[in-house]
Amino acid sequence: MNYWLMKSEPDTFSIDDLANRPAQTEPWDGVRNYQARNMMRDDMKLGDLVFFYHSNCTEAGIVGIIEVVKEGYPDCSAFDPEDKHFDPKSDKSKPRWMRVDVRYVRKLARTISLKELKTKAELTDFTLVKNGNRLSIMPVSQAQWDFILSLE
DNA sequence: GCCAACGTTGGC
DNA sequence: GCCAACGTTGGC
Repeated sequence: MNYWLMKSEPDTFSIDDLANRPAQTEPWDGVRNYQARNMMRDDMKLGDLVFFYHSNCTEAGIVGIIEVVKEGYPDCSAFDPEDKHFDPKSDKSKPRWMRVDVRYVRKLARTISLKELKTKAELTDFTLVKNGNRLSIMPVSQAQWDFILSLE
């Protein structure tokens, strides 16, 4: 069982949006970064828990927990010319991009902000707090997971 | 809205 | 295979 963190802009798709979906489940599509793609394709397993992170907003931070309910499969939004994330180089016979499905688990009692996370000595090695890191999906160690939850 | 960081593209 | 140009991310 692994832990992860996934970023989303709340204006586009927030934790509340996920909670309001039928079955509280949604495909995590539109990721167009190879590192993130590889993690969804190879490493994210059924039942893995994920921190839901709000980026590019008033209070950037971790707002909830979600879970992987379907492992990596082709992201068909890449095939749709009308889609914002259309990629003409992704061929249906050899899809370039992958996605997983996630389900709402719960919101945190409070937002644990990026600002706060950056002050913690325990998290100096956490990818999220490294300057200039733009990865939208990243692994979280058991120790990091437990520590962050202890802040709640 | 600005801009630093960084990934990708493409000419050579 | 190098690297400049360009586009995107995301904090502020």
